[in-house]
Amino acid sequence: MVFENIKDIDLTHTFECGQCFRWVPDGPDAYTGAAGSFAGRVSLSDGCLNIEATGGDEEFWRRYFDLDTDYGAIKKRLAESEPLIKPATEYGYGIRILNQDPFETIISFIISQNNNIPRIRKNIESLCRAYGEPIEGSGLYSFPSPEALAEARVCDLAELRLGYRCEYIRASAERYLKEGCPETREELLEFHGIGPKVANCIMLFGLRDTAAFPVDTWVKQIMNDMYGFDLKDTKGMQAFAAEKYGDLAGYAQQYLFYYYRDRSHK
DNA sequence: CGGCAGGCGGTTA
DNA sequence: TAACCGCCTGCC
Repeated sequence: MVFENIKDIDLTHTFECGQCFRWVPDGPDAYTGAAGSFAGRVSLSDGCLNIEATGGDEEFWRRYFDLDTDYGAIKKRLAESEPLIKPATEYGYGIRILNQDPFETIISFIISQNNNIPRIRKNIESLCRAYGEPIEGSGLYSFPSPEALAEARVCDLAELRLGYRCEYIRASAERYLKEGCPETREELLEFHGIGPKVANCIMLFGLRDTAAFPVDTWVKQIMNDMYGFDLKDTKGMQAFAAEKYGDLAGYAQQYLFYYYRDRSHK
């Protein structure tokens, strides 16, 4: 399917800004990967977003790529409320915050704790291969269901090299099944293995709370560099983001994160 | 070998 | 409630 005349989108910005782990580059302006139980190849040409997917209707992909949100207006509002963020919004001009499946987001960000991105990706693919279903014609696997992970044995999960996160994963899947999908930050924090940072990531990426402002080691460094916050003053950073960016704090976090992490790699 | 990576849970003062 | 510590693993 094709979505025409899409502005403010760049696949590298969107897939490499730290919000998802299952998409890999596949040619210029193209990525291949999976979202939930669908696989696909996505490419961008002349303002058209082309999606060749194994499933999912137009509404699904429109929502996944957040095509109904006006990112031009968001960048403008952010730069007006805080001029220091403008270079970051220009650098990552094509970031879009994906609407990802809540359960997939919960497990993915539990895995992300005290971990590095290459290994997070590897762990998630292992988990999908072991507990997901093959997605026909793609060579990929769906993200595992809550049922599949709740029934998993911790020692089997350990073979996937998930480390001490194994028990968090199993217990969280069980709780999700029993209690239903969490809807608030407080409910997320009751999950074993979900703390303040991971909860904010899930709120932002899985539950569409764009006011959520995940403070990770990168954001701490950024807030220290830009505003002189003490590296331990997470609460101060949260309060600053809420006051300065309000409902757009989540977008601000993504622009800042991508800008600074990318530059530090050069 | 120690340090570290997109933290968290548990213990202690 | 703030400070500290250990933690699976893999790569430096």
